Amino acid sequence: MKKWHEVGVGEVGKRQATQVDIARKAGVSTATVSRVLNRSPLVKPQVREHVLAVMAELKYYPHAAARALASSRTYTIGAVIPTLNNSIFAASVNSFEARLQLANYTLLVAVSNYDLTVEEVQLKRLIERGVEGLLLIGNAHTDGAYRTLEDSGVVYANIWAYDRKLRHPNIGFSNRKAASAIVDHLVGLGHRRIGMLAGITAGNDRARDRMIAVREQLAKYKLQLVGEATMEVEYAIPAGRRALAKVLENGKLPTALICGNDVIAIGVLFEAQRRGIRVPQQLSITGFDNMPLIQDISPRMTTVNVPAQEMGERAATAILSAIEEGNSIRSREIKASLIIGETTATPRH
Amino acid sequence: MKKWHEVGVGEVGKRQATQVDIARKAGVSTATVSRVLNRSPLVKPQVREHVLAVMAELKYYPHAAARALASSRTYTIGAVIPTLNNSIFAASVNSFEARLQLANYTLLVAVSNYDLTVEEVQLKRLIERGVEGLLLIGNAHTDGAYRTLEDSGVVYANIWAYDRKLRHPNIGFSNRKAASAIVDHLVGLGHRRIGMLAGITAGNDRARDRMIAVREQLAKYKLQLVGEATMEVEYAIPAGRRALAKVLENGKLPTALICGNDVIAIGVLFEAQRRGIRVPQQLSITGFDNMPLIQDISPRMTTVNVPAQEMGERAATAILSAIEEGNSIRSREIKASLIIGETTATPRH
DNA sequence: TTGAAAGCGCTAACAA
DNA sequence: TTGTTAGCGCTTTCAA
Repeated sequence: MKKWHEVGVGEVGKRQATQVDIARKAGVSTATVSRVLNRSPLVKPQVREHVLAVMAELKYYPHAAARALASSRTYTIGAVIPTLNNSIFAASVNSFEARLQLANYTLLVAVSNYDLTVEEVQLKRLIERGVEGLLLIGNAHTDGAYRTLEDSGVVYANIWAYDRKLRHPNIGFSNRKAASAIVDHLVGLGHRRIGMLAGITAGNDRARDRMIAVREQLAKYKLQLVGEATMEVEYAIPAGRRALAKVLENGKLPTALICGNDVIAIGVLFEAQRRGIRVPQQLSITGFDNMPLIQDISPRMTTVNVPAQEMGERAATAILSAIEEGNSIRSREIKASLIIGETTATPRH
Repeated sequence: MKKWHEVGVGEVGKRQATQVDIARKAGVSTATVSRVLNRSPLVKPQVREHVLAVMAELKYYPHAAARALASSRTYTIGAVIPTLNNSIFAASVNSFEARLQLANYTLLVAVSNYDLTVEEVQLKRLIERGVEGLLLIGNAHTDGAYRTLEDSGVVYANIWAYDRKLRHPNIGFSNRKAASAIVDHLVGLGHRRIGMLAGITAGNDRARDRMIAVREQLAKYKLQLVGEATMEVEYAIPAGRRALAKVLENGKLPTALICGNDVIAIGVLFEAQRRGIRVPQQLSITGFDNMPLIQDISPRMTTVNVPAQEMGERAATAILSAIEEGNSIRSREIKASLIIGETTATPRH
């Protein structure tokens, strides 16, 4: 066995005090020490005080791994998210963590970089770590991922998506409904020539759902997306700029461009302004997500308000309740409302 | 003891296979199973294959807690950050995690909400969890936090700060130098009446350093901040707007406003534009951080480019090397360069 | 109200 | 090259 003074990795070892040390010094058994640690009401107040004092004196830290092994509880929750950049999901993770913290749980974070295969690997890693619950983004995960989830019996919630047809626990909004609302709004204003600069749909069911819903909703009006003004675009301002340039190269500008998210939309807006294309008179633009990014720009962007923070909080609450009360996680739809700004208007022919 | 079928919390228990199960089924000892798991070269290839097959068949997952207990290695790194919102630190955490992932380490994240007392609590929690390394933001931490770090012997790195006078391992840039460079730039342009809209300095040494350095550097030119145009402001666009309004109420507009970060700066810029104050002719504005937010706005913001991603990567590399090779973490300065944009110019009196 | 003692699943020294 | 076995630090049953 390794020797204890190798424990502190790279550190000359001051061995951490254990319950045995506490017990010995306090003249009680380790069982009593454990009871004190776990706030058992069976311990006489006098004894408890004494044990606590010894713990403080010896700078005792409970050893989480040993605890987890003995109790098969880790008080750990995992999250696998596509990215922490762009602040798209960061707000959800932030509120998720805040809620866990209150309940004395710790968060393990893994980033998949929008790669579902990587996501599956991360998922397995987190489960090995003994997470008692998991937060995932969207409903699109590999079969292997869902199988692993199933096998492990770990409680999980998919946020940023809500699809009543799927049986996965969803705590989010319907990307489809929101995208449909955008179409209704534009068509209602009189738009007929509409293009879409969607996000990259590979491995991203939110982007895909937005795209599909736009197509379906347009079909209800006997319309379809203008092919030369429709493409998949990376979530970045310059990418949005380039996309507008490409649309112009491809042919006549449509009267409206639906963008996969606000970042793309703002790129399009900036490029339009640079080229002297009047928004919304000549071109209507819609974003998605209502990111901080667009909060104070002018003209005010028409977009969809996504309840990022609320999804994080509610997911945490649901997961904790599932763990502690044994409730199963019920899907819950959170409204994502259309915010009508100044980048959309009746087209002037 | 709890019964095994209670393990899957809220789940009817299919008990996870253990090494004993694998060993029995494969007709070997648990030591061999362990060796296979840990890629020991001592196992005969034939035997290894067989054991691996059995593991797959039984869907074996190593039990991380048991492993940690037996080997006193957790392969876990912690990070305590002020917030995940605003994407200020998110980029660093993102690249930090990516690097850890490659080395098969897992990241525990805790958010302190800019509260150093909360930070200390989080720190202790993470250490209990057995993290082998820690990522912190800035050099300002409670004495208790530093003492805990010391006692635990856990390797750590402070990013987003670089101060050669402090003995803490810093992987970051000098907020002071960068702030001084802003002053040099403005004074060089001919500004004499300069105000500062700093971030909230309580519990935030980066904000504090920027403020202090501005004052000190101005002093070198026998100048000082215009009192009525100097205040602490929350990191939010509307807060920046309100700050400019307040400066105007307080008295005469200075010729330049140094902002604590880009978010504040953009609020000031927008408000100036709304009020018809010409930037930079009537008012020069400087930001800080070079956030994605300002990448494509016009006029281009004068700001400081902060190597957020690089700090995350380098910190991960340093921490991993400290853990695995036993090197101590050496402080490292990463350049934060002044980006001169179009929001600063010679003042027109 | 307390203590004794049997594990939790794994690693690693030691023996073979 | 493999097996035996003694822990790692804690929780929890059972008995007192």
